Amino acid sequence: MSGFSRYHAVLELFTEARPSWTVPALSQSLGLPGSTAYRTVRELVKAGFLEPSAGASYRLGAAFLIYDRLIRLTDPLIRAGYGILQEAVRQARIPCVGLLARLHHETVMCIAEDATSAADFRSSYQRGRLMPLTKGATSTVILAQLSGRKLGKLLKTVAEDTQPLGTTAEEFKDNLARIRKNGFCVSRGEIDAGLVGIAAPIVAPEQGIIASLSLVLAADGLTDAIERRIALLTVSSAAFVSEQLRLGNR
Amino acid sequence: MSGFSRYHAVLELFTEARPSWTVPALSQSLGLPGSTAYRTVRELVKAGFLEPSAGASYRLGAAFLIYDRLIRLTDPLIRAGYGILQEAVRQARIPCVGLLARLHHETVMCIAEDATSAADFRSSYQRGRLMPLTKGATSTVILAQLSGRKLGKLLKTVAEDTQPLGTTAEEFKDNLARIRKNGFCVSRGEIDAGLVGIAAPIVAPEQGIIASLSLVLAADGLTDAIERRIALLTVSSAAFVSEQLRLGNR
DNA sequence: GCAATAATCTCAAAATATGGAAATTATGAA
DNA sequence: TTCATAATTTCCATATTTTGAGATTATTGC
Repeated sequence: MSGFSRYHAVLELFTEARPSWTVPALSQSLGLPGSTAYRTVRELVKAGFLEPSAGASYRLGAAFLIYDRLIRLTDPLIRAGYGILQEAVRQARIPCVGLLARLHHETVMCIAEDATSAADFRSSYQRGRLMPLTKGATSTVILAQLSGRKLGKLLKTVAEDTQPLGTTAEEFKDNLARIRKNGFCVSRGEIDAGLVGIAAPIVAPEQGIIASLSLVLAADGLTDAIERRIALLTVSSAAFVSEQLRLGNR
Repeated sequence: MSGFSRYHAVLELFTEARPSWTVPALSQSLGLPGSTAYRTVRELVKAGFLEPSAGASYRLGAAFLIYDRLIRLTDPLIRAGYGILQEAVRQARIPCVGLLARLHHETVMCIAEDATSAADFRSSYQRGRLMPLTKGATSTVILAQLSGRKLGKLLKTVAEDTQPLGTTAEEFKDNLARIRKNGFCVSRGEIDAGLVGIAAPIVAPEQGIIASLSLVLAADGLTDAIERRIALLTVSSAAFVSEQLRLGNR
């Protein structure tokens, strides 16, 4: 273990289940000698990635809040899309959750969320949570935007078995082509039982952005008419975000 | 430059003014040879701290969103305090902004914010923004909780000139002692002109948490009666957060 | 397909990290 | 405050790792 991997390995120890570590515990867990562990932690503390907490334990540091804020302030998609997302959630006129998700390198990640105060359900997704690449309207509609080259490369890095979109490569590509033609995608209970996701693509090639705007609704009581209306709202909102991204680029 | 500092130096280039860098630009800016710069960036990309963006440029990566979410989910203060903060903002019954701030190692940082929808002003502070150590009720009330030892150490690392709390060390300590006795602190326009901050301390020694809950109001139209009411609300909300922290600790 | 640019690879020299043990500093209870 | 205990840093000879210039290979846009 050397280079950045040492530091990364230390940071990766901090999880939801164990958000606080002492240096001896960490050193044992990684098989590092004490002096090396202390040195590594000291460097991470100095940079704000870790910070001393109660007792002799350490937690993830303020640097993550600072960088997260920086991303919120500078990410073109968040800047262009968050207001429009909130507006869409309001215009839905039924309890719903809105999501902005994005192809980040090789994963789809939720980067913004909003909900009507009346929504008594939550999508599994929150800002900062990775989404499966081949499940749910939010991700699927993103996959459908990829050119053959990129799609192939992306799917190669992912487990092949999780593909509700088709058993053969042909069927898979046909399904994605149909979704691209439709301009939106609906998924029912693929991620959360009892919830329906309706997603439309956001694309700004000059900025390397491939993303989606989705509205998540309770399946219960959802009529075809409402679904159609929400699909239109999703598509037009997503298109508006794409448009704003292009304008902002000038 | 060696150890973590190389990686940190690369990450520090990414700012609000320049959130996107190419490897040649970055390599020139840091005076690194190309091969070293590419290697460093590659490692950061692999760990998710940077990611390729449009063209041949790189941006801050998804890792920051992931770690930020982890902090939101696990930080005892955010878990215990965010709901109470929202409640306090609602109970204020006048337009206001609520903040939760915390002594992070050697800085005070805003870690959560909420505002009434009617608030037509914003505090300068947002989650992830550092606050000056000796200005504003939010920070001052935190300083007032520190024991002599820690306070001295903390102030040694900070520029000495920014102390509206007193010219001599004696006066300074007296002021902090008075604030601690009062149980809250009010500042007028110290941070944002035309705004008044009212802050109360949150303390949970067993968890190493020294923090504050503040409500920020427009100075215009603020009567003594309202101010007194909001101070009581702030103090009781902060006390409740402290209580919840102690309970959660068991 | 081709040209231009981005990214990776190679390898010997040299700086830097490593880790065991000793010294120092912080912490918390009396 | 003062002391006992634990946490953290320092030391330093050794060896592993990084370093960087140039050559080579991918990518990308036209």
